[in-house]
Amino acid sequence: MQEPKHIHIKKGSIIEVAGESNPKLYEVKRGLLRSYTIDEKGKEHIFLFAPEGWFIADNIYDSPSELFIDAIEDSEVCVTEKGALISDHLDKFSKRLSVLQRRITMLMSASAIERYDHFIETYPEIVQRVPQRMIASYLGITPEALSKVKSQNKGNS
Amino acid sequence: MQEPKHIHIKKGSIIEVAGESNPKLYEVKRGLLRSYTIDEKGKEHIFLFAPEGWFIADNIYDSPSELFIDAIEDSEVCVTEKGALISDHLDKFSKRLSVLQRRITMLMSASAIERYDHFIETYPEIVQRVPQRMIASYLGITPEALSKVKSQNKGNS
DNA sequence: AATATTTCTTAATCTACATTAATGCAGAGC
DNA sequence: GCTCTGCATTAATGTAGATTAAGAAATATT
Repeated sequence: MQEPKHIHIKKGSIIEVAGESNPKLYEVKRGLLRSYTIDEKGKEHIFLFAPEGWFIADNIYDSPSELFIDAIEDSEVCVTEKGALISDHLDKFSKRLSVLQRRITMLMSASAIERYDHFIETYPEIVQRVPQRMIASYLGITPEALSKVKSQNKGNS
Repeated sequence: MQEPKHIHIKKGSIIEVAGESNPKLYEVKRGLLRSYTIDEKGKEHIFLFAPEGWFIADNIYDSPSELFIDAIEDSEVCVTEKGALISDHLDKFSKRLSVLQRRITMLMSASAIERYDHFIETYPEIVQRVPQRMIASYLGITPEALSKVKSQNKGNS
């Protein structure tokens, strides 16, 4: 089996661009990556944050990728070609499916406030590491709405 | 390797209940299943439809399931214990991740009308087989809103 | 066939969040 | 030090879709 490559990624650099087709899987050893789409109106929607221990990949099956991936912080990652996936990854895939599943149920049933609280639970360690506008983008709301949510939340806690 | 079991499921029967923990994977050979959550307000949210050729499973990793699964039509399915998953399933998992990924980007960036159009593209063969209120539930809107969307769409087509 | 039950549609009102715009603030470069 | 630029906050107005309610259509039950 081929050894996976370790690479260093500088903050801000883009490592995958939507529309291209060289699917890879990145396991984050240190730092913070994100994947996101840009819709027809030019608006960014963050799909996933990947801090230490997470992996990130575009999973559009057998077709041009849909996601951009870039680094929010300087990062060390381990790269695997999608073709070289092994059953070892089944477990991780399974875990990933869980995360996406809950994300969808959140988007369908929860208000902005509930989604924010859930975000804090899911990603307690990165709340301080990520700009507000990116959190808003992940939650599917505007930065303005997030601002309001947070000021309301202060009252409760 | 153990042979997967074929079973018959009657329309309306529930084969998995949220909160229990006997994770299985069902490959639909004939018929139509769905998975769904019920939120604290008692509202149903359909997570996935699985017609012929699809598979359906609750993927909450290593914890009680979050989804209900039942049959919309009489169905024939092939059941695999989650523990017996093989690398053969990697491909399917990968495909599933794609579907969920696009679902999320839809929920975040698209209006009710756009989501409905996307639904028709994704599931052209089941639009007639599923009650309106279930389609609404899948789209994350109310049946009333779906009714409006459809009457607006008629004008365009 | 007649009745009851559930589903679908239409319309009026309400609300969460988007949009727009203005203001304040912090870091980057001069 | 100051100015520029991008981000966060606040407030006003707008809007998509929720809620509520009522009637029509379809399905099931006797």
